[in-house]
Amino acid sequence: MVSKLQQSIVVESTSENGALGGLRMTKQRKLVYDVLMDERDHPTATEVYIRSKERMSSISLATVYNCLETLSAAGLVKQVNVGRDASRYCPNLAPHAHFICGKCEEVYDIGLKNDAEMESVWALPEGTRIDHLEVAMKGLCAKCNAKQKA
Amino acid sequence: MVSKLQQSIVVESTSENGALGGLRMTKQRKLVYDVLMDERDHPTATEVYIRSKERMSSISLATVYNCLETLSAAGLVKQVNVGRDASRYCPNLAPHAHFICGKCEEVYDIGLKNDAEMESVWALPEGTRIDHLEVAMKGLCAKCNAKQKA
DNA sequence: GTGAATGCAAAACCTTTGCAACTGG
DNA sequence: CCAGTTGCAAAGGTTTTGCATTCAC
Repeated sequence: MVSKLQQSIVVESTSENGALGGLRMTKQRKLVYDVLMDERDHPTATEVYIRSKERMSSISLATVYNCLETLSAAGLVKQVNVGRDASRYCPNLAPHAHFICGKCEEVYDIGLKNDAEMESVWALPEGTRIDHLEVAMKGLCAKCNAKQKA
Repeated sequence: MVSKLQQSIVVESTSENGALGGLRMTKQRKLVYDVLMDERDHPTATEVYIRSKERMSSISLATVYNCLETLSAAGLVKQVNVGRDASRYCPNLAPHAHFICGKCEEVYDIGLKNDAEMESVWALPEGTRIDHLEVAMKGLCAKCNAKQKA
């Protein structure tokens, strides 16, 4: 069976982004990627490290950081920053925002409304080039908000 | 002459947020706030510390952090986070995004298009309560982009 | 007067780095 | 084979904390 990571590389390397051609497939890199794909939540580097360590006890935290950086640069993973907290990592490549609940700490992916565009509400100066756009929201998720009111 | 900070407190304390009534006006707090209002750029805590030290050599970095935190909590100042870089601080209270140029490192405030709303493009689950929404963009500013092309 | 804020130094925290050993293509 | 990657430990930068002293109200 072809691993998800190999699939992704094939998919990606046929797109305009050729940066993945040079990605060397080490055990650690594949493991870190698989850890992210398996749960599809938003773990921090340390959490990825803990989960990885269960499957490969020799892996080091520095390597996890390394792999996450490489995967981000290759566009296979997104780095998520909400405030000053430790970065989280997310394998959802579709354009989306992140919402973190201030009570249960859960991170949610928030999609765009139909045909909406992320940058459409902003009055950007003519000639500006946007490479990254990150949207982070904080508040109470529907569940915690309902409990709060009750 | 009434200081800008005192003015702001008066303005703010008449709004629904009564949190400012209890703000004790220390020399350091006022200084940190004035430093932010004077330049209206987006300094980091360390930069605020350096500028503050010029006017009050005894002020400590911990106190600057303290004041920035207090002023943020009181809603007089916004904390700006772009990626993993050190937080920056901004006295612009209008809803806006931040754009940082990857080349010149300048931070720009980006306003909303006429009548646009920040959260209008996002498909938020029913019942979610948003307390903070932060939009951070990175790329090339018009100036650096033009130079790049040339 | 008194609770809150300051200043200092030390700690905490997340992340990066230097370098010798190893490994995937 | 060998450039690129790993693992380890140590360093880096930002932010927070503990505590005695000082200050604003």
